[in-house]
Amino acid sequence: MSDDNAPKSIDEVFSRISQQSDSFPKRLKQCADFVAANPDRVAVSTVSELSESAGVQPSAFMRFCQDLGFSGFSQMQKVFRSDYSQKWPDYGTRLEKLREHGTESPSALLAEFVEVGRMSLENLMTSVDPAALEEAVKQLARARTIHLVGFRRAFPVTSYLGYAFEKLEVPTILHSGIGGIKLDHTIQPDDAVIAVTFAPYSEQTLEIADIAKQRDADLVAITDLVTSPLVQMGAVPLLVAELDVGAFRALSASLSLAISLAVSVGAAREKLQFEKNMLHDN
Amino acid sequence: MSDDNAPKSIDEVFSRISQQSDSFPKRLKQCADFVAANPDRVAVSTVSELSESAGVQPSAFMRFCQDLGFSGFSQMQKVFRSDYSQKWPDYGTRLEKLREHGTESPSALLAEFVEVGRMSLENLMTSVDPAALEEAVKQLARARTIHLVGFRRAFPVTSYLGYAFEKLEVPTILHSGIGGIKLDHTIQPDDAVIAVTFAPYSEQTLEIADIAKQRDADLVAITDLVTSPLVQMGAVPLLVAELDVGAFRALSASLSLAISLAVSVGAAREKLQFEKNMLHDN
DNA sequence: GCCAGATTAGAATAAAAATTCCAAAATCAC
DNA sequence: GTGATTTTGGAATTTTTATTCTAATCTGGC
Repeated sequence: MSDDNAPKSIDEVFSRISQQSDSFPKRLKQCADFVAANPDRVAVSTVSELSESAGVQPSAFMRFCQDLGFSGFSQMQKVFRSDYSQKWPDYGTRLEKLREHGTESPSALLAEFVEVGRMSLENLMTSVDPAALEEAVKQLARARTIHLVGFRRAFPVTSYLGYAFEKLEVPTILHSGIGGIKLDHTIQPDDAVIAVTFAPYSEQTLEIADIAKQRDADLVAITDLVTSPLVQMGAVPLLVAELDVGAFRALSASLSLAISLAVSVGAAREKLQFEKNMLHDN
Repeated sequence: MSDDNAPKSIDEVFSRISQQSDSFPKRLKQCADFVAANPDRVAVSTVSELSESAGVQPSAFMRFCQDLGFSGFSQMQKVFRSDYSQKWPDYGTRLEKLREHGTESPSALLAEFVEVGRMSLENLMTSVDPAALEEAVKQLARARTIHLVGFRRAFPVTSYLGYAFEKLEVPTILHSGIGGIKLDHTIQPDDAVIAVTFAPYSEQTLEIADIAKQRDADLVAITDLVTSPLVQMGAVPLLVAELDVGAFRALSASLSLAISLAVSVGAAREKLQFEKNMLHDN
C-alpha cells in the first residue's frame, strides 16, 4: 500500500505540493494550501481537526495524503512530527544564535530588522495619540477626495494607502510625481491630504502640504517628531518613531499605522453613507 | 474524574513536577524526569512511545499524568500541543477577536494590526530559509541590473526595494506599469528579477517572471506559500507568511525581508566590486 | 441537455491509541 | 519473617482516530 517514494522530509512534501498542486482538484488544492500555510499544525492535530480547518471532509484530506505518495495521514504526520522537535528551540534562541554569528550572514541582518520592527511596533502604540487618530479618521471620512503625498522612503506608505483606499472604494489621488506632473491644483477645499515624511523632511511633500492648508483642505500628517514642519502647519499629527538599522529605517510601524488608518476611514465612510441614505429615505 | 485544578500551561506542569517529584515512587519519577528533559516530545508522541523512551509501562505513565492533576494523558498532551500552536493562532480566532472589538475605535484596530505585525515578524524568522536567502543575495549581487516586479498589494514592497537599491547605488528597474508601458524587454540574461506576489497571485507579475526565466535571468520570489506559481517556475523562494486583518494583509514582515535583502545585496556587491579591483591592481 | 469520468460527502469499518483493572511484586513497619 | 500497603506490569476494555467504501454530485465534452 505504501509507496516507498513517499516524501521523507517536510521540504520534500513542500516541493511535491508545489509540483502537483496545479493538477489537484478543488478540495485537494484546499488541503495543499492549508498544509502549506499551517505546516506546524499538521504535527499536532488529527485528520478531522485539520480537514475541518481546511474546510474539507476527512476523506478528502486522506486522498490528499495519498496523492502525495504517503500510505495515509499517519505516515505523513510522522514526517511532520520528526521535524517538529527541531523547531522547538524557538524564535528567541534562534535570534540569539544568529546574533552570535555577527552581521555577516543575510539571516543575521534579517534578525536585526525583525527585532527592530518589533520594537517599532511596540512603540507605535504609545507614540500615536488615540485622540489624534480619531480626529484624523473623522477628517478623512468626510473628505470628498483624499490626496496621498509622500516620496522616496515614504512612498511605500502612500502607495499602500493608495491600494487600500482603492479597494475600499474611497476616492483617492496618489501624488506620485510621475512625469513631473504636479497634481497640486487638484486639491480642493473639501478634500483632505495625508502627508507622509520623516526627517530630513522632503521639500516636495512640505510644499504640497502647504498648498493644502492654503486651500483650506484638511491635513493629516504621518511623521516622526512633534518638531516636524507638518505639525507646525497645523496638521493632525500621527507620530511614528521608527528605528534605524544602519542607514535604513524600518517601515513596519508606519505601514501598520497606514493600514489601520485606511480601514478605519473606510468603515467610517460607510457609516456616514449609511446615515445619509437613512436621512433621504425618511 | 478530571480535577479542575489540572495545570493549564507547560510552566504549570513543570512547577508541579518539581514540587511533587520528590514524593514520587521510582517509576513515576522516571516519567517526571523524562518529561522534564524532553518536553517537545510530549506534544507529538503517544503514551506507549513516551513510556518506552522513559523506560516504564504505559500504565505507569498514565498514573503519572493523573498524579499531576490531569484526567489522563490526552488532557496533558492537549496542554503541550496548544502551548506550541499558540505561537501561531489561527486566523479564525483572530478575525473573531477583531469583530468583537469591532472597528469601534481606530486605536483598537491599530492595536490589532500591531499585534498581527509582531506575529508575522516573529514567524518570518522561521519561514525564511537562510540558505535560500543567501542564494538570493548571491544571485542578486552578481546581476547586472535588478528588476523589481510587484503590483497592487505588493507594490509597496517593490517601491521600497527601489528606494533602497537606489540609495545603495545598485542599478535597478522598477516595473511600475505606468502608462501601460511594458518593461519586459529590458530583462536580459545577466539580469535578476525580484518578483513579489501573494495569493491570489497577480497575472502580470507571473507573466514577467516567466519572461525572466525564458531569458535565463535569475529569479528571486518574495511570496507566501510553497504552492506559489513562482516557486514552481524555479525561483529562489523567500517565504513570508503574513496574516490578514479583515480583507487586508499586513506588510511588516514582507517589508522587513525586503530591506534585509536590499542591504545584504548592497554589501555583497561592494565586496564583489572590491575583489574585482584587487584583481586589477595585481 | 445528456452522458462518461472524475470528484466528493458521509457513513461504515478497521486500526490504533488511551485508559482501566487486577493480580503479582516490591516495600515497609513491626 | 509476616502482614499490610504501596507500587508495578501486563492484559482487557473503551474510546478515539485513521482509513476505506459507496452512493451522490459535479464537470467537461459533445
